[in-house]
Order: sequence, then C-alpha cells, then structure tokens
Amino acid sequence: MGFAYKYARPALTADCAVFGLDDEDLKVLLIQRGLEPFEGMWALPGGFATVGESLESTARRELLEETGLKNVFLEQLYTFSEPKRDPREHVVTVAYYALVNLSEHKVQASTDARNAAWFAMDDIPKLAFDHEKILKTAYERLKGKIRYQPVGFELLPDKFTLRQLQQMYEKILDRKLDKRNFRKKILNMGIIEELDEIETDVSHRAAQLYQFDKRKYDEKVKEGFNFEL
Amino acid sequence: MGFAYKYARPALTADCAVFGLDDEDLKVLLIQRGLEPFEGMWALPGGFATVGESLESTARRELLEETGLKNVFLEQLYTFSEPKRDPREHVVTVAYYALVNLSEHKVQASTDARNAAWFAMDDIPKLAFDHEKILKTAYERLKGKIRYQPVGFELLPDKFTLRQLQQMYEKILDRKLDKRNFRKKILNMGIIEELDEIETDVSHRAAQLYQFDKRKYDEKVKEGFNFEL
DNA sequence: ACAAAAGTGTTTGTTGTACACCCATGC
DNA sequence: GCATGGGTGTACAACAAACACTTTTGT
Repeated sequence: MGFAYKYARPALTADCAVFGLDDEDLKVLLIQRGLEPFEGMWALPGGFATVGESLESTARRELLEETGLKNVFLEQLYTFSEPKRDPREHVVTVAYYALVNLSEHKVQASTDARNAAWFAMDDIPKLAFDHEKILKTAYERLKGKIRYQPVGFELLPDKFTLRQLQQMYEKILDRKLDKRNFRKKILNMGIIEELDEIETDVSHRAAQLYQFDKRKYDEKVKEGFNFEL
Repeated sequence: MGFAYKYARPALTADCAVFGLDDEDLKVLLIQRGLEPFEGMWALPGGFATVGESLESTARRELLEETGLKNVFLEQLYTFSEPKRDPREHVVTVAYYALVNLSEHKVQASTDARNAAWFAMDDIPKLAFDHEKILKTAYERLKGKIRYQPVGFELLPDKFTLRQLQQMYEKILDRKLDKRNFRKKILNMGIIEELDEIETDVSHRAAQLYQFDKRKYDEKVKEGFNFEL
C-alpha cells in the first residue's frame, strides 16, 4: 500500500500553541513525544494532515486526540516551511494558536498514552523541532491580538470580575495597567454586561461578575466600533 | 519515475497577490492560465512547492517565472486548505501578498509564454480556484497593515511627494484624509526625510520630494515608537 | 491672468494618563 | 480590628479633527 506522485511533495502537518490562564500565569499546553525524532522531548501538540481534511480540522483533531481539548478558540498563526525544520524530511507545518479557559479545562495530563501538561510561559522546557520559534510567534501574535480584538475573554471563565480581566491583560502584555483607567475604558465600550451575581469563595469583599456580550460587540462593530485597549 | 509515500499527501502550492499603485488606482497583477483547470481564466500567480525549498522561495520563484518580478516586498498572508478548493485533488496553498512600485515595474505583460496584466481592484475579472477569496483576504490585510506598519512606501517610488503618499493611503483605505492633519502627523513621526529635490514635469508648482528613512524608523521602534496612521 | 496644486496654524473636542482614598467583607 | 481587594473622580496633557487662504509655478 502507498501513494505515488509524479513530483516529490513536502509532508504537511498542523501544530498548535494552546494558551491557558490560571491565577498565576499564562500557560502553554505541551505534549511529551512518544516517538522519534525528539522522543521524550516536549513539543506542541499537532500531527500530519490527512487528504480531504482542512488544516484547521487537522489541528482540532490532533488537539482532541493528544490533549482531550475540544471546542476551543482556534486561529491560524503562520505556516513554517523551512526545509530543515524537521530532520527526517521536508515537513511544512501550518501553525495555529488556541485560547482556552484553564479553570474549565483543568490540567489534562496524559490522554492517548501521551503526556500532556501545562507549562508557565516563563518556564518552558527545550522544545522539539522549531517549536520554540512557533511558540514565540504565537505569543507575539497573542500579545498583539488581545489589544485589538476581544479574544482575551476566551482565556477567562464565562463570568469574570474586572480584576480577572485586568490581570489577564497584565499577564499577557507583561505590564501593569491602571485600575481606574482600565475599568473606565472597558466599561465605556459597552460590550461587557454586568451580571446580578458576585464572586464567591473569596476572603475579602466579593467583586461584581461580568460577561462578554458578543451580540452587543458585533452590533457595535457594524457601526464602526473598534475594540482597542 | 515518481515518488511514493506511505500516506496520501495534499499537494502544496504558493500563490501571490501582487499589489501595485499607479496614478489612478490600486492594481493587482494577474496571469492568464495556460493549462487546465480553468484554462484561459485569470488567476493569481503561483505554483507548486518543491521539496527542499521554503514556500516563500516558491512564491518568489513563481513570481519571477510568471511575471518577471523580483526583489519585491513579500509577506505571508494565510494558508488555504479547504479540500475542494482545487477540483483536481486536495491542494493546500500558502498565500502571500506582495507590494511593488508600479512606476518602476511597468505593466509587464506576458513572460514565460503566459499573459500577465495589471487589473484595477474595482475591475477584477472572475478568477480561477478560490482566488477571489484569497485576493479579498489580501486586500483586507493590506488595508489593516498600512495603518500600523510603514509598508505603504513599498508601493511608491523611492522618492515621493506628500501628495503621493496621502493619495496612496486614500486609495487603499478608500476614504479622504485631511491634507494638513496628514502632513502634520506624518512629518512629526520623523521617519521620512526631506530631500533637496523637487518634483519635475508637472504643470503646476512642483512639490518637495521625500524619502522613507528606514534607519530612523528602526531606531524609533527600538525606543518604543509605534507607527500608526 | 488663470489653473493647479503646494504649503501652512489655530481652535476645539476627545481621549489618555496620573494619581489616592474610603468601603465592604471574611477571618 | 485587620488584611485584602473593591470600587470610585478629577485635573492635566496629548492627540485628533475640523477648517481656508496665500503662494508658487507652468501654460
């Protein structure tokens, strides 16, 4: 069995940088490789493309198989095609990045006989292939993206406090923001809705809970609104 | 002769949306297909990836072979991988967009036995494959990009007037800008240099010529400067 | 002298930034 | 009552937007 083509073809893979946020850090989901090359090393989840399947589907399929994650926010990042990036042969990878809400997708260690674990962004082990480069690219993209698109909400629970929202920005952008100015700005946008609920289980005054209102956001975008932090 | 693989592989191509600017319009470079499928139809220049070559190289090679263009500004756009986008088989294309200065790359009709021609953006014929979608994506990217990165200069001659610069923005963003505010803003950035030359061959007062100063721009970026129009 | 585009400042409104204290709650 | 974070307003600076006339040059 096999497939023959008139001209040689690079292999095609999809890889995925999955970001999650917990109380401490921005984290990335890595899997430990079970096979050569780079056996035992940590790497981004991903795998070979199948004919008849879009690469986004490949990415989602591999994510599910290797880490158990599904229904995540996923967006194409960049295609890496340097011939030497894989020692075996020329493998082109279409990289994606994903954002998940860690509190609802707890540390999903080991599925599919592989080891999966979340690593803090400032404590990433050496990675297989050119995955450090891909991860760096993904992080840069994330940093840029959250300032101009309301994607950061994907990293938070459905209901969140303004502190959580602010800290999410602070952790990703890696700088402090002014509390009053932040609240003023984000509330004035009119795209997050105040709920009739407050935080629970905190040992201090409980904060108001809010929710991202996608409908209002879409409306405002149509009217020319531009999200910008 | 041929190449055999254990698993089926999608084919891989690179396609390129090349933008140029002349006195009237924003234009795109298309080639007329000489082969099936879509024989005789207009399409974006591009072609099959070769093993051992990055896809950016593929894009540049095809651009040279099909249109004669070289040394252009070229950036990866997006990878299109819908299985049905090519009627023959599953072909994944890594799309690029390029910016060229039309006054120095005159209408390069027909190279490599193919027909190449510039089309105004508001007069694009029906295109082969999903190339309309790719082109639309490229145009959206260009519109976004020129506001935050100084890439628009790639569309202008090395030496340009402020009017040319402003009209470039007006044509691409598709809205009028205020002359005084535009000049104030762009000159205050301190990244374009006033030359000791003025326009020639105009039937009215000749305008000052300027040049983009990449060195100053890079310096300023290091100091935290953000280009924004 | 006329046509065409070059070049130039000021005012006003909006937005960003810096900054500090009292309040509510749980322990 | 103390520790922790919640919640709030104002003043100043910087930037964006609106706007019109004079100058230069070529024909």
